[in-house]
Amino acid sequence: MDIKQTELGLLLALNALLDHENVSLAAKQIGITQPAMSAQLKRLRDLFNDPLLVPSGRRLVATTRARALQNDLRAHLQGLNALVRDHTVFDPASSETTFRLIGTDYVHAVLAAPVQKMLAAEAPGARAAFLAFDPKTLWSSLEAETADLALATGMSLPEAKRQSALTEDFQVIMSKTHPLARQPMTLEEFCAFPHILVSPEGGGFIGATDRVLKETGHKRRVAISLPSFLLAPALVSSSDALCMMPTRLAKLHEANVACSPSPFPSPVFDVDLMWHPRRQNDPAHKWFRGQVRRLAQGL
Amino acid sequence: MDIKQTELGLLLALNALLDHENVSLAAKQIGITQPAMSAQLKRLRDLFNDPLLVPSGRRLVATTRARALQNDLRAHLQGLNALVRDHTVFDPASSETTFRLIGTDYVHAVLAAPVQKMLAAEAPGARAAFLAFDPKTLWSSLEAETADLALATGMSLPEAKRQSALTEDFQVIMSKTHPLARQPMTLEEFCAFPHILVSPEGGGFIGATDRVLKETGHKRRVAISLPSFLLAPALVSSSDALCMMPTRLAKLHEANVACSPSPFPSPVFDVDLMWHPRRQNDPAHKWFRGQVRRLAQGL
DNA sequence: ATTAGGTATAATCTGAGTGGATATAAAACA
DNA sequence: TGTTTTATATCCACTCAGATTATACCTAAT
Repeated sequence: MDIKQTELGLLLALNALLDHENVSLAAKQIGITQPAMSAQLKRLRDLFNDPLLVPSGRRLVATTRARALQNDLRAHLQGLNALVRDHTVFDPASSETTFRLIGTDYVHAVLAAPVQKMLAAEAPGARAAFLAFDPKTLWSSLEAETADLALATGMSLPEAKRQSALTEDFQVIMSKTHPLARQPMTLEEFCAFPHILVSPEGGGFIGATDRVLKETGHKRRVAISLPSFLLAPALVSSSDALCMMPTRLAKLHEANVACSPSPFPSPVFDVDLMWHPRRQNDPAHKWFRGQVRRLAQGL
Repeated sequence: MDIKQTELGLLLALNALLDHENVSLAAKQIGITQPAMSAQLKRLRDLFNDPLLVPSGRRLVATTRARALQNDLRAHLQGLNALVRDHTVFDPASSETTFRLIGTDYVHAVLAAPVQKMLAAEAPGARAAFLAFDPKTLWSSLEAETADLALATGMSLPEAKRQSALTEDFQVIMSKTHPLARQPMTLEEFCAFPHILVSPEGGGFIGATDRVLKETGHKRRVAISLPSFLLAPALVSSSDALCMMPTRLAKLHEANVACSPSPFPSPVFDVDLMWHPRRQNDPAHKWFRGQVRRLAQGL
């Protein structure tokens, strides 16, 4: 074991450099200035006797030798990182961590406020960032630690740790002046009005509700497809359309829209907490996901 | 990955501290002074919020938490160490490495001079250290990298890399004035004189030669048992005793003792180079073991 | 040409290590 | 019981590697 302390530091820099192929960004990542990183790169080139990153136009691209280092390098650095994280006590009151949470707009809408309030009370120096949910990049975000936690439904991420957070069903929202606003509606009434459907993937006109209706021989007309639940209340208020909305989210808009129980057994969905197994023993992570779960279950 | 460069350096220090449970030795290992290491220990205690090493009398002993870190810590640091070693070019002419080679006195006797000469010519800044062979600690020495290479016979180290270096047989040495010194001796003459036997383990009076003799119905009298071949020439010179000595070693003493072929088919032994698989791709190690093998085969 | 996006160099500044010494504490010795 | 030995922690003045700020210098795109 003849590696020097300074060389270890250089390896951390190299890892950042390989991640970005960009000196300035790598510098920002590890919290030093660009010239300092440039100097570290020079020392790295000396150490390995290899340019490591060569200019190609105005980009830098990694050499073969540098690429060969990348995987092991990252693995061992992550290992050491996890080591200190897992054995460092976490004190919410003094923490300045940023917790990054991936979720759908539904999740953001129902959890952003409680999380914000919780942090203000328990960890005033910490911050939360809510990131958009994208099933294609979810795992890589957790893997690369650009996000700490995800709240999602029905995702199968075999490598992720998972914990159930809440179960949700739907209610019907409509304009406060809607003819059906006063008392519970019948299934026939429900089907008689135009509907707004929320399809996060965009452009869909058939949802869980339509599948349930079909089983009972009914049918509704979906007039508009929106990419987010957050757009529905405004639209509902200015038309006679109905919209099936997750109950907790509907309750948040009670001031602006009328809210009525589903005239048929509502579809339900489970929202799971998911995270990278690497974070399993990270005290800060343990604390945060515990808080989020508690908040979700208290909704 | 929010670990800082300075923290990585501290981990290297922690590793050394856990290895030695001694600030001064740990400091020496990583090449800083005792006050500097004491300061790093303080920073480590801060980082982990744990004393890590607590005084017990005048020793330091690791806390449970520190112990829990040790294995992963060492593994990842060794991984990073291997990473830079394996991708660093080795230039014999400018190297200041110390190569540590484990071998029996026989190995030392026949190889020390050639290795020394080779280094002087090819790697004048490098040094070689010859360490005593101890079958009980051989593997742990390679594992802990207190030695780089071993030359031994018939050791079975399942995890070690191995390469055959040379095959050796025996000749008979005796005083220059010995009655048998002039011409090849017969087996009967061989058995008529007292013998010196070398038993590295100490105190043995039966060796490979005795087993071979027994098969042909002969027998010799072992008058003295020595722990090292290096002691035999002096003893032989001042008596009429004979000694079976590895041929290459015998040749080294030709100026002082007479040397005669074995009057029966000599036992032979193979000497293998052995090293830790972790060093397999280390350029410096590759170079050195290649040189040693070349020297051994040229003997 | 000029600008935008990036890296490297130059001149200073700073923080951690050094050498050298001391305070302190426990163990070993007498 | 006191004295010596062994070891860690702390102090100081000094040095130096590596940080910073500011600037020069590339290259591609406009």
